[in-house]
Amino acid sequence: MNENTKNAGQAPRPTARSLPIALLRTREHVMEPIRPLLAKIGVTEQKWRILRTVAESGPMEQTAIAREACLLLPSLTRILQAMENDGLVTRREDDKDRRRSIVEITAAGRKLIDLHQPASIAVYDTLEQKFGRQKLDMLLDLLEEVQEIEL
Amino acid sequence: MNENTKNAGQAPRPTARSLPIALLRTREHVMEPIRPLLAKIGVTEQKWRILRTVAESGPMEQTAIAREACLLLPSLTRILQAMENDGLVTRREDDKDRRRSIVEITAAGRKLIDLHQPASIAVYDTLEQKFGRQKLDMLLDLLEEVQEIEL
DNA sequence: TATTGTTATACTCTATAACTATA
DNA sequence: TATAGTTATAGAGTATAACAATA
Repeated sequence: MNENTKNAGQAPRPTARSLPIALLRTREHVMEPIRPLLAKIGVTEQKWRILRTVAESGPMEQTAIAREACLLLPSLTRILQAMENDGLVTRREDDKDRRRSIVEITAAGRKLIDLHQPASIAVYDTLEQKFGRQKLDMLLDLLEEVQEIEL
Repeated sequence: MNENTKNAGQAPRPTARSLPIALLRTREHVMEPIRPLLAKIGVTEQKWRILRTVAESGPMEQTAIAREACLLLPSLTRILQAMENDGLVTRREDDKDRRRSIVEITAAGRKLIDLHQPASIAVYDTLEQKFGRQKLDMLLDLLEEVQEIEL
């Protein structure tokens, strides 16, 4: 029995056991209470990820932001232009390699993160309380580990 | 020390430990090898989730599909119209409640799922091999459990 | 020649509201 | 009155290719 015959006509996994679908459903579930709060401070999910990424890593180039924030470069270009207009980030040419542009968060950008912190913490606290800190840590560990696997 | 002062100025979690971001990054990582294969058989991710959902549950109404496939009803309406045109699903009025429309997968729709099965199984096998079946099951268990938590 | 980022384009999805039909 | 689904519309993101500037 070779690899092909082994799997021939095999039924698909239940959607709850499909990793991509399970990841999406879980994400939607967690985002549900967060989304209206992001809307209230006037940032999209994409902008939020960019803010968090740049706040965490300090000045960084766009290719790196795109990777960390899960965005394509053309999308990022447009979004960063808007964020620069709104004064949330700055962009400057890299001195050593002038193809690169270095993006940095501004004080206003950091303030936006601070503004959203209580809401973010509230959801996290509820999760710790109802799910357990240990299981939450384990889940985050497993997620990080999957990201390291070459598929 | 009240709730506000307790969390005031607290630093955000690292993005790798932010559950929404971790879920998205992991999903993107897993989808990377799958996406071109879906493109090859001509379905978007959304159409794919609809197909899987309807194949799994049998004839079902759109509100239920929207919930399971993580789509808004207006998006679903449009996508289902296209899928009906392509002969992947059928829609009919519910006899008992004529507001409802019942969606069912067609033979062509099932064929599309079969067509993609080997690719899907390949990714899953790699995951089992490099990550471990036990950990994969644990991850899926944890994901399901988080979806049950009221946030 | 390869890489970084931008622009252009067509398509798709999101989000909200207003609407129709039915219950 | 409430619910299921549709339509309309504006905004945003996706995906690909073509392009400019720099390495």
